[in-house]
Amino acid sequence: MATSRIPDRPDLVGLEQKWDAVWDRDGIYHFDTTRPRDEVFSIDTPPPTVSGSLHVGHVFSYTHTDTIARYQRMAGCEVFYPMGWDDNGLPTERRVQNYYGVVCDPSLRYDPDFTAPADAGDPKAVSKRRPQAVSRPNFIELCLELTAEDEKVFEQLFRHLGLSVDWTRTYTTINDHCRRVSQLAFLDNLARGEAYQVEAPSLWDVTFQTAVAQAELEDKEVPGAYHRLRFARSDGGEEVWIDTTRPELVPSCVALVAHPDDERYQPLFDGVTVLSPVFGVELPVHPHHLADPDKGTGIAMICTFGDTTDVTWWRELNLPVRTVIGRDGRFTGDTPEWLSAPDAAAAYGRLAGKRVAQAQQEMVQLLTESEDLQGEPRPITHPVKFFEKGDKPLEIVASRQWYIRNGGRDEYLREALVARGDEINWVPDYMQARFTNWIEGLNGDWLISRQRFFGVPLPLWYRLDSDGEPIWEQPITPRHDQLPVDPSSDVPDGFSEAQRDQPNGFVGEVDVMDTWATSSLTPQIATGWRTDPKLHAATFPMDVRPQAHDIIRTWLFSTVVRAHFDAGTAPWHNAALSGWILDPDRKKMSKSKGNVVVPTDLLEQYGADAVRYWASSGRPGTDTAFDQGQMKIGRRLAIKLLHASKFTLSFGAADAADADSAADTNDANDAADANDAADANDAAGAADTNDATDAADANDAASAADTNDTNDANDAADADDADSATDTNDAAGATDADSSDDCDPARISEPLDRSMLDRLADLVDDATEAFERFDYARALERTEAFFWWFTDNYLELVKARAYGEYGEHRAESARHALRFALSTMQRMFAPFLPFVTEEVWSWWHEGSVHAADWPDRGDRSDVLRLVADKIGAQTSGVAAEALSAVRRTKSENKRKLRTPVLSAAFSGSAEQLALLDTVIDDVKAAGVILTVEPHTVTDSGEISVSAVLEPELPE
RNA sequence: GGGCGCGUAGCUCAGUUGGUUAGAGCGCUUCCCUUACAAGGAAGAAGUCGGGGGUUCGAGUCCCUCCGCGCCCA
Repeated sequence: MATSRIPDRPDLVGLEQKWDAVWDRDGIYHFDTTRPRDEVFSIDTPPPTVSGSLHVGHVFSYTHTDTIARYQRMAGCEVFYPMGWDDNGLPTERRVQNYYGVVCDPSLRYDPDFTAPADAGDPKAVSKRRPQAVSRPNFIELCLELTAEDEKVFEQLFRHLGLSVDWTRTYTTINDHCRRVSQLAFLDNLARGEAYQVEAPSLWDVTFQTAVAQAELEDKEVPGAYHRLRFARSDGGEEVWIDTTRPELVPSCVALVAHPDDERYQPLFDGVTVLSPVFGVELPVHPHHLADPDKGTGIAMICTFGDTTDVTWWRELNLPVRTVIGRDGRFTGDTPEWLSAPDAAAAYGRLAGKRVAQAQQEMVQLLTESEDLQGEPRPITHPVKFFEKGDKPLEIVASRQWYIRNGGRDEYLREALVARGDEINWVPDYMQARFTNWIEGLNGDWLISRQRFFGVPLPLWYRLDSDGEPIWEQPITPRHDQLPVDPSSDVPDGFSEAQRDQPNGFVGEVDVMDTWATSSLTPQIATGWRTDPKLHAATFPMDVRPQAHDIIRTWLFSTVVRAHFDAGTAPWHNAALSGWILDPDRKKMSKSKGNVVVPTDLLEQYGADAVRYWASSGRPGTDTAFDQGQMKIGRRLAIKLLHASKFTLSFGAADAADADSAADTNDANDAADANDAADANDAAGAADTNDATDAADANDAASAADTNDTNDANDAADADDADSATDTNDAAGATDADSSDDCDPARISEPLDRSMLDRLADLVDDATEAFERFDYARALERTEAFFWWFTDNYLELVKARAYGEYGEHRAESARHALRFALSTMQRMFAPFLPFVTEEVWSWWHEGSVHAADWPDRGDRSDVLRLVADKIGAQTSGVAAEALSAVRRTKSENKRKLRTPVLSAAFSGSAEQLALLDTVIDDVKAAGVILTVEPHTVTDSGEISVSAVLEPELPE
């Protein structure tokens, strides 16, 4: 035992930098690509948006995943833990525009000599000039340049937090690899008929000038007003009054609609037509069950398109399209042909070119003039659909868009996707309902085309006819070896650049894909789909997708869709949903609310282990309050672990004879232990078990050694022979060294020690089972509870005996038990407190605790069982209770705990007292009891003591 | 309006298939510098388990209902 490695005053300062560097140097998180699928645990890490900043929510959920990763690694799996950065999409686009003062123009060609504007990064200078137009490929280059900087900051923070990510495996969602995968997957979807284009009404954001998907909608309550409008009957019958919040859409009205059972309007369903106010357009009246008899007058106008219900009516009632609002959110300048009557045209002329809000005012004026408006508009608030990132209500416009089937229009596909959910183990399980409900509520396919520039382009061109009009039905696709392509600058086979935009030539698709169309492929991107078949086979379907529950409908669902089409399987075996961080007022933390906490400050103030401790206390799927108090406790726990480790190791090595040189002892111990085992009563069992384990571990050892060889080769330049030699030894004998350096079960003879290990065995079972269920929080809670019991009770009880007060033989039992328990606890805390556990582990081991076996593996668990078979947990419980009773007496008498007890008489059940006798020496020592009087049997079920304390000395 | 979750000590939360007297930490009170740790330790007080009803020998736990909070959707 190299006690010199233990600092005099153990401290948390500097541990994070120190161990991050060592882990990096030794490559302990590097993925070993030679391991077969069943030994691999692969993680589909969520790529954070790098244009934003990391907040405590990230720290929270990424820590959860890391605890699982670290557990799986110790449990014998080769962990595949890559990290992606999501730099694809609107946020990055805007950041790059503002930073460099540029604007993307997809019609421009790539400029190889382009350099960023000189004033880039100077917001004042940039804002004073006009943005410079750049081609899409040049724009992407700028994005890559800027996000590369952001990614460094993110990686630094995640390293500080101690994520055991393989930092040699990172990807960015806009890089060549991701664009290639994204385009390839799309082309596959297209070839199989899962992707299609259609001219159809789609939700349109006038600010961002792009179509948006159902998953990106957000209902917002906004003020509006009911306007009651008159529709005259063509046959001169009684006029019809309807209520609408959008009177400006009267020119696009195509019909009226009422509920089929609504008696008031039955007479109108029989071919009666009405005339729209102001414009006098003749319109039919239809029955439809979606018309709400209780809303307004019970009869409504159908416009193309005012809301999504209009789309349903339009589709199901086969109505014409009469669009008046353009993609810019303004009423079209030309008078529509259905309004060509002179009066109608004149009225429409007053609306043309206006934005929606102005047009509404003008329309109300028109209706007032024609006396078709009854009374004053009645203000209401009602839910209106918005793009989640937008601040103007969505319009619905007809346009050509690309879709991927997602079950929204196909019952069989819907059922197949719902069934994929059954292949996934949901943590917590009720989250599956959100997935199922979302699919069952879909009402259209997934719109993936976006009219933006920064994103993965749809890899398509279109032929132009002799008039220069695109032939949409015949898209030209690239060869797979051309990917990634940018149709705005790349040229399809069989054409030349000169034919671009020319009659009989071609035109490039200008739309890009929705960011979810790329991020839905993270399993394919990370696992080397179509690029690294061996890696893919070893890692897909992935073991777990960790993510927040609010994006089940987007990220999780779309990933399932892609894997369903591409692989015919669910993309993962497990989905672990994390909750949110709530601020102390129980509000969700988000940037817009301005209540975010910057994690770097927390890491500085409390240390990474403490922050991780807080994060790990948040159970899967449960929203958790931000609580700095928990971080203080985590910090205290880490410090306690330092002191408890130091104290435990201070009793000397398990084998006292070789006490002073641990590194040398390891090898010797193996031999010595074999002898001891042979001598021991349970020799046969113990020896058999060990042999079996050794044989089984041969494979492990071999691959461990391989890994190290690789590392050594990498580090050859600065390698230090002594270190690599030691590493190799450890790796080769990993399992043997792990157990024999802390404990020989045959020497643990004392009831107290054996009983403590029995509790420990229960703990290991409990925590292991919890981890297997992804319940890291329970594993931590149990481990922590045991640890405090261990320090508060066991350490106190065993202290005197371990010092040798009852002879060397009984001291040996304590030392072996202490070391075994310490080793076990250090391993069990390792997933949560990676830095401090590595520090205390390094005091008495070579190699990393994070590469050590989880305590239920190999012969470690056999040692525990061996001991546990012979005694129960109750013995140590009785000892602790008796000690507690003595402490209580002293505390109640306001005396020091070291006050000697002249005599103590215990009472309790006969069973308890019998157990107490087996540990009475330990209790006497810890309680400073000089004489124990005969016990008294009671039926209270509790141990109590009647103690005579040493009289207080008069001052 | 539909789906899901939550409601347990002043605060943050455990409580596994129903089973003795409902637990932990923080906070609070008292005591103790004790030779691992005072950034510590020992002990103590504190809950009608949201309300009501039901099933059961037995309910924090299962069922019904109501109230409140949150999320997703319509």
